[in-house]
Amino acid sequence: MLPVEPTERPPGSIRSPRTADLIRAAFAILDEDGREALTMRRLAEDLGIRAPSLYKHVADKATLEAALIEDVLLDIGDALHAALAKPGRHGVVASVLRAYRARSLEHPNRYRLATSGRLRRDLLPDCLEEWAGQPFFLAAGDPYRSQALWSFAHGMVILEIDDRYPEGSDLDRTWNAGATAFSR
Amino acid sequence: MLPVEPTERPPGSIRSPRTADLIRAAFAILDEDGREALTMRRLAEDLGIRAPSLYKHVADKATLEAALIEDVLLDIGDALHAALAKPGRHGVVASVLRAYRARSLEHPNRYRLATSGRLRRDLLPDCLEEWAGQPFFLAAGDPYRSQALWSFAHGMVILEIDDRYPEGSDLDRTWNAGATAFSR
DNA sequence: ATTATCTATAGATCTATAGATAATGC
DNA sequence: ATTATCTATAGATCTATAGATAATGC
Repeated sequence: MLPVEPTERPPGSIRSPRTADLIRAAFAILDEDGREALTMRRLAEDLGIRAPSLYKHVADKATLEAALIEDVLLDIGDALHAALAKPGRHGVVASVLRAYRARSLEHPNRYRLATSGRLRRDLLPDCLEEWAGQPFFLAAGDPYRSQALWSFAHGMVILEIDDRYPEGSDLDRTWNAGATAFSR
Repeated sequence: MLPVEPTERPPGSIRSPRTADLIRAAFAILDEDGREALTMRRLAEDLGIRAPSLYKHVADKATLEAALIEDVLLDIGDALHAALAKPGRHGVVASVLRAYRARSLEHPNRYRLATSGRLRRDLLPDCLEEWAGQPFFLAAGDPYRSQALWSFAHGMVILEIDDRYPEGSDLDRTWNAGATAFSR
């Protein structure tokens, strides 16, 4: 996610209906049982077919995962762009942060898949990351504050997903503290 | 890492010399080839013994990983406490951030192991996370700004390690933007 | 005696390819 | 004809336990 110059929303990849089925089933596994549970065998099983049959629809596992990541980034990007377009009374930074938090935590395992570890950029549409991260740039004003803001938001979300905050933390207030720091 | 009330540095766990060998070898694998490369088989191979022999020194793999994580958190905590004790002319927030960044990036794979995914707290010394994160609290002034600051720092480090920033990013400036936001 | 290591083995998984067969669309 | 699926199979890995043997320290 680099928010440098205005970018168009990349069109979603075109997929056959059957491939769309695979991706739906893969999201279901991911959402319920996490990234490690998403194996080609398990996916085939859930679809009621044999694992080798999957390879007629999808080149390999990395390609399948890239398709999932593409959908996740488009989804989060849409939420961020919407939040940017209609900020509430707390300002555009707070609005974008709120949208990021809400959309990311809606599907924690999708977020983790899309944002943790190395990314196979060669399997993703061009400019997808840039487009998705752009609202941070438009909210923060300059590229450095923008990256810092995004880093803060990512840190908050991933630490919450990974259950790293101590018990009894009041994360609403922590988000506000960050929004305040970056708002002035 | 919750920085609420003053905590003592937990003493490092006591280990037999042979167990210390295992841990050293495990760090070597981790540093060179990453988390997935750290298997009991590979560890045994590097030590010139058979895999089952490891289980006479270490209960299981989770316990071994917890020992590594313990060492990493103690190491980072030491760096942060030292930075807090002698801040430079840019203030205590900048000093703690600088130390966090430097120490974390020294061993990226150790950082990832210690901070990504779920944590087996039952295998870690009490208060270790609290103690390690305390400098953020002392630097930031209140618990919310403290957690926000830590989240920012973690986001910066993990995104850099995972190579998520766009090419040509000037991360020094991004760190400064964050330090400035949280310094006032 | 005690510690370290060994062999043998249980019990689970993975991804992916090759080539054959069944089902559907023109 | 074309698409979807199947069987058979290659080729790799994992963690961990049980019980036997070799090496070291008193």
